[in-house]
Amino acid sequence: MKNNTAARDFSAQCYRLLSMVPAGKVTTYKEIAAALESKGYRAVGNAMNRNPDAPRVPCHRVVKSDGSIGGYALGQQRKISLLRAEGISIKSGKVEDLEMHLFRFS
DNA sequence: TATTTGACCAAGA
DNA sequence: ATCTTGGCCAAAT
Repeated sequence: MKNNTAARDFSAQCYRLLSMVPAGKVTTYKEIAAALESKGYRAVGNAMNRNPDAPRVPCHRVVKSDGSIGGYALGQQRKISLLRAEGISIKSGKVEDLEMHLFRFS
């Protein structure tokens, strides 16, 4: 199994990193990709979309680099609600003080 | 195997 | 501020 390599790990790594983001904090697609030393910003989002909001991974805590909410398998609106419920302020479809709530890997 | 798609990003007009 | 263009990577078709 696993003849694959980085490719397969890529998704797994995304989930792993994301799973360590605590409630009330958020991260961005770029940050995750960067943490994996990759530039597959899109690949990150792609991985999320392909996998359900599964209880194992809080996909709703991932937003775009400019503070926009980004997409969500269950609907953007839903994602916004979840974030607000965790204490994230969202204004005009964008996260307020993104860096303040941004969880840093490393 | 090759092409297309997508929950993105940055820079240019 | 908005719109367009090019680039990036992995997964699906």
